[in-house]
Amino acid sequence: MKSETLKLENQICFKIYTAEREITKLYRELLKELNVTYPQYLVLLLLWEKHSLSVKELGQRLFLDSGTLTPMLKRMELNGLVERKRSEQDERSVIVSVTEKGEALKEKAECIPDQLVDNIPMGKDELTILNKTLTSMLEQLQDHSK
Amino acid sequence: MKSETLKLENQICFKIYTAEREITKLYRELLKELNVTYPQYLVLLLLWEKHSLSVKELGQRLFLDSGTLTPMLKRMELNGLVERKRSEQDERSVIVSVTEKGEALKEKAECIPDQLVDNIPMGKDELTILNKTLTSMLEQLQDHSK
DNA sequence: AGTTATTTAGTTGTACACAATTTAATTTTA
DNA sequence: TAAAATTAAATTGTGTACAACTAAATAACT
Repeated sequence: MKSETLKLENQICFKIYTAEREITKLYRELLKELNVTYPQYLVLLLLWEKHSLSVKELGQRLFLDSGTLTPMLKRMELNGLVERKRSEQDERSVIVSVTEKGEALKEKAECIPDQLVDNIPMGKDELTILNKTLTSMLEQLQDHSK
Repeated sequence: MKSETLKLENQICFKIYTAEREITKLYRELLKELNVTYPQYLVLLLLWEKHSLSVKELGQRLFLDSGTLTPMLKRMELNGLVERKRSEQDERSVIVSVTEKGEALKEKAECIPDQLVDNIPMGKDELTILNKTLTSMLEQLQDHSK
C-alpha cells in the first residue's frame, strides 16, 4: 500500500522532469522567431510589465540566483534586449531595464500564449486543478528548501 | 474568458519549470551521499532493473539523446558505476551495464523514495490525479514534438 | 566613528540539455 | 553486390542551473 505511493511519487517526479523539457522544447519553437530562450522570455515578461527590475528582484520572481542570471542577462544585453546599470541609490544593485528592441518583441510575442494553448489542449477544469495541485506542491517544496 | 485560460497555461508552464528545479534540488540532497545526480540516478534505476541497456534504449526510456547521455555515462564510468562497451552484434550500439560498485548503491538508495514522500506530503488521491493529468499532458506534448 | 555582519552581483567550476554535425556500421534498394 | 539511405554514438557549440566562493557596498552594532 505504501509502496504504491512511493512509486507514484517517483513517477510524478520523473514526469515533471520530462514535462519541463517538453515544455521548453515547445517554447523553443514558438520563441525561435524572437531569438530568445524560455528563461529569457520569462525575464522579458517581467520587464514588459515593470520596465525595470534589479537582478535581485528578477531572481526572487523567477527563483534563479545571480550565477544563472548574470551571464543570461549579459547575453540579453549583447543581443540588445536589455540594459544593465548599477543603481545610484545602492551601488550593490544592478538595475535591468528593457530596451526599445526588447520592447518591440512584445508584439511579436503576443501570439505565443495562443499557440501554447493550441499545443496543449486541456479542459479548463483540468487546468485549474493542475494549477492548484502544482501550487501546493511548490509551496511544500520551497518551504523545505530553506 | 479565453485570456484566463492563456494566463493559466502560462502559469502552469512556469510552475512546472520551477517544480522541476525544486524536485532536482530535493534529489540533490537525498543523492548527495551516493554522489550521483538525479539524471544519473534515473540511469541507475533502469540498470538496477535490467543490468544492461544500450545508449539508445536508455535514451528512449529517459527521453534523452546521445548528446546528453554520452558525456553523462562517461562521468558515471569514470566514477566506476557503469561500464560501456560496443555491442558485438551491432558495432554501432554501445551497451551500458552496471558495475558492482553501481549495484552496491542500490541498497543505499532504498530509502530515497521514502524520504521523497516525507518531503512532499500529498494525499494519495491528489497524487493519482496529478499523475493522470501529467500523463495526458505529456502524451500531447510528445505527440506534437515529432 | 570604526568594526562586524549582511547584502548584492559577479566569478569559477561542474553537470545537464539539446541542436547540428560527423563518423562508422548496418540496411535497403537499385 | 555496389550505391544510397538509415541508424547509433560521438562531437561541437550554446545556454541554462547551481554550489561555492569573491568583492564591493551598505547596514548594524559597540
